[in-house]
Amino acid sequence: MTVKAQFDHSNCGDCPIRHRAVCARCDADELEELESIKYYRSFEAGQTIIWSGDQMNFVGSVVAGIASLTQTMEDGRTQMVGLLLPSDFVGRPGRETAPYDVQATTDVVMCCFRKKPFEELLDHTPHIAHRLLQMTLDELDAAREWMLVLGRKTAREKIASLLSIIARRDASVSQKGLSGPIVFDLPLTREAMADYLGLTLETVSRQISALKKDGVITLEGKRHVTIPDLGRLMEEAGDDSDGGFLV
Amino acid sequence: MTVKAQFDHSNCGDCPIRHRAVCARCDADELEELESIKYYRSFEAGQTIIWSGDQMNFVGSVVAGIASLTQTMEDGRTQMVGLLLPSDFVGRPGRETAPYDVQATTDVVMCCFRKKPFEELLDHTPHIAHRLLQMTLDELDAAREWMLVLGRKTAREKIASLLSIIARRDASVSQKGLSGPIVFDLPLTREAMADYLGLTLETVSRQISALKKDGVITLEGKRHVTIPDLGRLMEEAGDDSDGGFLV
DNA sequence: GTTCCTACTTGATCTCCGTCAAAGCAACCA
DNA sequence: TGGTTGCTTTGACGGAGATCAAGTAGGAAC
Repeated sequence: MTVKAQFDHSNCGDCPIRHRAVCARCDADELEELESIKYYRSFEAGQTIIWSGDQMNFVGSVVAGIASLTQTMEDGRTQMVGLLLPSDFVGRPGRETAPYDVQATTDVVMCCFRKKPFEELLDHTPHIAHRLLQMTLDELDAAREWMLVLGRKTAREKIASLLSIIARRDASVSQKGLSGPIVFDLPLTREAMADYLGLTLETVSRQISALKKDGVITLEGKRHVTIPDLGRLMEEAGDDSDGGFLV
Repeated sequence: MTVKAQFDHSNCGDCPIRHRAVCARCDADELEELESIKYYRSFEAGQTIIWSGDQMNFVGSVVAGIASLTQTMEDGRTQMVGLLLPSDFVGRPGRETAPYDVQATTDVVMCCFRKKPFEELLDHTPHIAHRLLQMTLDELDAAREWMLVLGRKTAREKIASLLSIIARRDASVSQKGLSGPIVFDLPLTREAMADYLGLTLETVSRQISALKKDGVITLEGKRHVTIPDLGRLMEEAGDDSDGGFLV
């Protein structure tokens, strides 16, 4: 309690696990302990961070860049099952092996903790375990929300859904008010978008062209997107909810 | 430890939460505490147990019957996002409102705990929190596995996937060896299957007929299914993994 | 500059599944 | 016995999106 004051939280942002898993009700002793088992790793775009079935010897969170969770069938069909943006957590306390491939979609920096010590830390600091449960429930909600996209939405709605997720997620970092136009660079190739949406890259391309033609979005080059009216985009996505849990 | 011996665990099976969330490392005092906040509720097939957006004042688990989690879009398109079989947990410690509709697919009996006291129990019994995290991670894996089904599998593969989930889940209760034929009653209407699989009920019906014609399954009446060769069915599902996490 | 190379776009065609429609079948009631 | 109702099957047809196939654009290497 008095100890807390001694700890510098000013740059919690640069290591999101600290912020998301700990700072909510932090304690300097635990932070020191986390600090001692922490290390950083960098990955280049396209690199596989973890192979499905591998032994996991760390957990951690994305500090910069975008990573994806993907599943692949024997014949090569692949489905992305999660998009990891900065501050998202990776890893399964209590699990031995990774259930999916984790790939760096862009260049990625991860903040890692050795798994064993982290699990021990979990055992004697209930509020971190509690925080982890909340994060896992959020991910579960996002996954289920995405099941609706995959199962029932049209190609156009799927694209609009993905764009509005990225837009809102991006907007929440850069600006609080969502009134003005939103501008961002697409961090995904058309193929990656297709893998996330259960489409082919050709269909993705066609639908993006269609949304552009209809004035729902503006494109400069192939990646730089402007969304003049987020509400309009969300209508296109068939989204009645606030979509708060998505990604 | 000595106390444990005094507690009767012989019928843990009739209230799965006890078994799944507690008995793994149980303690009579906690069980007594759980007992005091426990009650049962019954629902008829078709009834909605919880409406999306409702205040949740309990958590619990399914004791008998099958319940489903569903999302509905404004225009009526619906997607099932979870199938709750006996022993599955319902509810979100730390969440105020329900994110999805929970519906009784068959007649359902639930074992409920008042939410507030249950959350307090969680706070001072870390191993229950731990168990709950594991269960949530399992659900997350199941949801992500299902995203592959929804996004990339053909109608025939989807049906085979669903049948093999039910078969394996059923078989794990009734028999340990999976060598012989598996027999069970489909607990879902064609429409419910369609909602789960992101198909129409007509397509479900057609694909079931096709699997029957091809000898992958046998049908007596409309619901009684025999699976002569589970391996064959899993091939049809395009399933290379053991699918251990599914539902 | 030229030559790659990768990412993307666009067109033509095909096909799986959705839509619309009708009919079968069992349970239940009168 | 016939009628109603809910679930299911089957058929005919059309369309959204997949597949196959060029072709464009931009960046890096030389």
